[in-house]
Amino acid sequence: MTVTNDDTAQYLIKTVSKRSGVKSDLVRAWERRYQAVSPVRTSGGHRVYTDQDIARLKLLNQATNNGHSISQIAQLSLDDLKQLIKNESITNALEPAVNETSIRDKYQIAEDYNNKCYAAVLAFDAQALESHFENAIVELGSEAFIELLLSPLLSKIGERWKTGELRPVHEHMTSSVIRSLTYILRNNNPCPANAPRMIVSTPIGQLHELGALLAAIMAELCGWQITYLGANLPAEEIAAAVKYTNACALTLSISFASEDNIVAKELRRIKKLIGNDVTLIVGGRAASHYQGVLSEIGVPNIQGYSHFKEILKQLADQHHKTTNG
Amino acid sequence: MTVTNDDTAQYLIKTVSKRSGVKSDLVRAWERRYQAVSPVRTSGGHRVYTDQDIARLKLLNQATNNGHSISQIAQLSLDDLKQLIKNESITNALEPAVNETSIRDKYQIAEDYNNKCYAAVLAFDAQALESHFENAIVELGSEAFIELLLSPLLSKIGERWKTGELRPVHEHMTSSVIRSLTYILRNNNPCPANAPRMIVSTPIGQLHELGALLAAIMAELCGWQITYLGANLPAEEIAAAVKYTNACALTLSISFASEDNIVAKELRRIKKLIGNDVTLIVGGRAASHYQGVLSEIGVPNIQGYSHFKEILKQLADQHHKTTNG
DNA sequence: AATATTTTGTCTATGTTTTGTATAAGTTTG
DNA sequence: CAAACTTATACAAAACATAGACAAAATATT
Repeated sequence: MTVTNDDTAQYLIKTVSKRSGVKSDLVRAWERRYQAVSPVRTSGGHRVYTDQDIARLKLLNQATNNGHSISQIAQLSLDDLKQLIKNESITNALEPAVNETSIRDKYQIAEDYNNKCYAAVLAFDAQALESHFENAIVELGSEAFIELLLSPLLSKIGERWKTGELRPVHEHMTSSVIRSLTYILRNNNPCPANAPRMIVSTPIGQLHELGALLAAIMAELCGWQITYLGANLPAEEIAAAVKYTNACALTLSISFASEDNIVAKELRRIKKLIGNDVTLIVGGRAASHYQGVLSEIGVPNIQGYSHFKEILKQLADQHHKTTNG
Repeated sequence: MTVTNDDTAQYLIKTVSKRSGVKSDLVRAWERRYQAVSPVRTSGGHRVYTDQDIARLKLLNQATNNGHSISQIAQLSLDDLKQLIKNESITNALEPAVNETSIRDKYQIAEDYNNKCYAAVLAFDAQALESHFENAIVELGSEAFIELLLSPLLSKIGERWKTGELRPVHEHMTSSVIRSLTYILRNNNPCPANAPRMIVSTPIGQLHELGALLAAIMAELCGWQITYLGANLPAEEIAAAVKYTNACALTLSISFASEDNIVAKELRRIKKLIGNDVTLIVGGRAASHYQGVLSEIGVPNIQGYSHFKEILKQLADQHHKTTNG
């Protein structure tokens, strides 16, 4: 697991000593004599160390206890030191291992995670799924996480659900995990002060919320301020939320095509209730099935990830013009 | 333009000192020397602080007690501070809490937050609600947060929903905010290796998930490994989840009493499907309405917070005996 | 093997910075 | 008016800094 490399967290020598196990005097001596660490200084001259320095000193301490001479290892890289310690515990070989991280393509990484995540969904292992997601966010970044991992994964789940490989409960579990992830994603890029507001939900009868969740996360990443309502809400409730928040857009996800015309009815009612000042966006696997109603009420059908992003951008620009101009 | 700056919460330095545990003089010194906080001023020059400032000072106090130098951490963001404390508390988890706020004060603080949170719900302000929750978790700790704030708040929302002061959509919004909070709470106390597993959901027809969410959070805090499924699931799906995860308990929340006998039927079916090896727990505002079925299938009715906790403890003990003995 | 040299951890002496607290004198608040 | 707040300054303990000394251990040389 990649530990959050806190550039922010900085320590004075006492803390470093306590945590690395190397006495303060010795830490200074190692710096003076062999440049084992290179702490920055406060304006008053006190040494300020990073987490990396602590890790380094810890390893150096271990290595010297193993019989290594400090002068010989003081300047090794962190990776080399790790290698050293590791080899020690097995054999006595002290080859300076070349530690070159293989440069893999993001697509490859995303695909790997995709398989792992899908396996976790199939095995109904929520903890594993969350852990994979967390790692993927760190490794890929929010943007690529959504575009290369989350979006394809949800499509896959949608398909497999139809074939019967997955049950509804698999989707519920996955939704639940993703919902708690929104907290990380939101904190990764805090939304700007006067961001445009948007409501995200699914109309009544539409119980699947994965599509809506994806839309909400995407929009949040594009700088929108989202109020997410979950699935299966009647037109009046959705419209009330739009009114309460003074949102300038409403996104609905439709993933299941039913032959009764409840969804069509609801869409018409929603459009009527929110009026023309609020932009209605409809996406999802089954949105095209309602092409008729959608064009009737003047709602463009979303053609996938980049199309949705483009529309969001356009609307945001429009919003800023009307509020700032 | 209401940004994160809380217009509502305003405290003078004495209150801040009491609640954060940092003496008034020191609060001023930290501001003067390191800009640790930036309170606004009254027209007469008195400092006025927000809930966020209190949370911040509380965390700074904790961090300095852990050996961090105030000058090095004073300007860290709230999230970074939380991270710092979290990483630290893993290593020295068994420290006697020096700066414990008295129980009586906690009640008062919780009540204040309760009012603010309810106001945010009423105003349909998801951002404010989340922010209040976050601050409250820092100030009260996870346990008191649930017992003194979340639990009463959800009861209040349940009541006001019946009187018509709140709409269904208010509840949806609140659920959504709380769901994303589960991430923080889960990370505050990571669950032990061989924790007993539990499924949490609501039966079909029960659309309100606040009670289920509360149950899930409580159980997680008691050391259980939870798979949360959301609301409105048919018996077969819930039973499938129990089977997949090999859970030893299933908790259902019932908050709405309906005259049709769908819930009763579902409860009987669930009991049949999961058998006697899996403990079924039923709680929620309307659970007592189904007393008949519940005693028929041998399910005790939950009598509130401490009762639920007690049952959880009992089951966990039982689980550990059967797995370790 | 005996002797010399280098490495390495620790210690001392002396001065500076950091940090919590205290005091004095004036201002705001209820 | 009293209580609580303000600023400004002062002060002392704790922590850190540098420079150099010193002895045990490791290594090299005779």
